[in-house]
Parts: sequence; C-alpha cells; structure tokens
Amino acid sequence: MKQIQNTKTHLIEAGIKPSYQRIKIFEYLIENLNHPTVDMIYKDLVPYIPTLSKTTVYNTLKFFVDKGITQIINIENNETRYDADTSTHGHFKCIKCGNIYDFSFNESNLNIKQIENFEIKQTHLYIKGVCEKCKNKNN
Amino acid sequence: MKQIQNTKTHLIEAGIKPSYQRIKIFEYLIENLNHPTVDMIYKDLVPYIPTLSKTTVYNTLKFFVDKGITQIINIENNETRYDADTSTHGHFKCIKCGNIYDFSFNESNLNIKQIENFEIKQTHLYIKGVCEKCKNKNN
DNA sequence: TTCATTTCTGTAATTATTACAATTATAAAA
DNA sequence: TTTTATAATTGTAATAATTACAGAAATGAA
Repeated sequence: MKQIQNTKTHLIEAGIKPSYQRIKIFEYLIENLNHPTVDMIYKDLVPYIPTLSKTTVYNTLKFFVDKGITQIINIENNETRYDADTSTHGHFKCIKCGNIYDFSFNESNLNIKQIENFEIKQTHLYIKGVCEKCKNKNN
Repeated sequence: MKQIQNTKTHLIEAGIKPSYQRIKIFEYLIENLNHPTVDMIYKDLVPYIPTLSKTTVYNTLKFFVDKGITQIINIENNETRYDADTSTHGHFKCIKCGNIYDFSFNESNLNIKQIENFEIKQTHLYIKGVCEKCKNKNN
C-alpha cells in the first residue's frame, strides 16, 4: 500500500475538508490497518476526543468510502470493518484466534469467462481457516 | 453444482431430521439460487406455512450451515444471504440492477504465498461492478 | 459582526439477529 | 394405545448495528 505522508493533505486531495474529527479518524485507520469496526474506532478515540459521537464515526467512514480513501471489509455478517488500504488485496480470517491477515493475490490470473464483459469496480477475496500459529499450537 | 434429486434424502444424508419446515426451507433454497435473505425466505414461505416463525428460518439456516449444506454469502454488510450451492464459486453483484451472478473461478490460480502454510476452510470471492445488460442499457 | 453553509452531536427510530421460555410434534417405551 | 422423553417450532422480548433527523457548534466568506 502506498505510504501516506500527511493525513491532512491526503484528505484534501480526496476532496475532503480536513476537520479535526476526520483527521483523527483517518489517522486511526492508517495506524490500525487491522480492519477496525466502528465500535473499536469510537472506543479508542473517545478518550482523546471526549465529545466524539458514534454517529460522526459512521458518517465520516461512509464519507471516506464514497470518496474512495477507505474500503469496507465484510467477513462476518454482523460486523462491518474498515480498511484505509483501498488496493485490491485479500483477507484471511483465522477461525481460532480471530486474527485477520492481509495477503496479495493476482487478480488477472482469475480469468473468469462468465463475467468477461462485465465492468469490474471492486474485487473482494476472503478466506477462512486456521492460521499457521494456531495450527502449530493445537498439535 | 451437483443436482439434488430428493430434498428429504439430502437432509437425512447430512444428518438433519427432515421436518416439514426444514424440507420447505431447503426446497426454497434450491429453487431460488439467487441467494435469498431470511426475510425473503420467510415472506415467500409464510403463505404456504402460516404458522412459520422467522426464528425457525434463522434456526434452520444456521443448522444447515453447521451441517454443511448451505453457505452464507456476505456481500452487503447489512444483509446476510444464503446459498444452497456450497461449492467454491464467486459472486458478481451489479451495482445498477442489484442482480447477483454466480461464476466459477480457479482457486489454484490465485497463487497466494503469504498464507501458504495456513489451513484453508472456505474461500469467498465477490466482485462488484456493472453487468453486461446494464452496461449496454446506459450507453 | 453577520450570515450561510458545513460539520458534529445526541436522541430516537429502524432493522437484523439472538435469547429464551412455552408450546407442539415426534418417536420410542411401556 | 397411552405415557414419556426428546427434539423442533413458535412468539415475544432483548440486544446490537445502523440510520434518520433535528439542533448545536464550527467554519469561512461577505
């Protein structure tokens, strides 16, 4: 993923007015690439921004997604996660420890005939299983 | 996907006692491979099973998933969809018409090095974009 | 300073899902 | 056939995630 030097500039370039809350939320995302939920973001930030509202977190993230600087990760049905890395990459969720690992994959190798003439906007790949650590632990 | 000849037998083989509700719900799934939500299943079945409870639909689907004859499809964060085709296959969701198209892909082509030693249980691939029909319509 | 616009906040409403207790159905045993 | 135990279904209440919305605060230009 491309390194982001300056949060403020990055927001402005995406057409987002860099308010205090937006800067803090986006900084949180790039410092926590472990795909946090709204609740995690809110709980971790509210000590530093006591007036923060959960609605603001929701609104801001939706805005980031619209502007293309954040993507939504849907692995479990009841928890929406957010990722400041908007490049196409896969996620592996370990069913033992719950950890989510990023990985890269070659999209062009997929070679899907059935949707050849479709216009692709986003590709999401996630894999569930047992990670190496947990595999070794339980043996 | 493997053709299912007899719902009752299919349930028994999966270790599921074939109650009336279970048979009807599973038949609905194999007749509606367009990945219905709990709400769709409930609304479509309740005219035929007036006593049907939404809780039963939830319980039954969870049971089917546990027993491996149904898989969960997570494309949009707020709607869990169900698929009686448990084979590994991809889903394409058109952002114009909302249609979900199935497609097959070659998992081994993904060639993922970062999770080489991980134990893979399920692979989920979904693509968002514009389907051929909608692409032609809007031009 | 005023005014218009945008952003943020808090509460209430909505929706999906789960928990749980009571009822009903099923099937084996007496 | 009746009894009994177990499993499945149902309805309601509770929970959790998300959205709607109106008012307050902040921003920035006139």
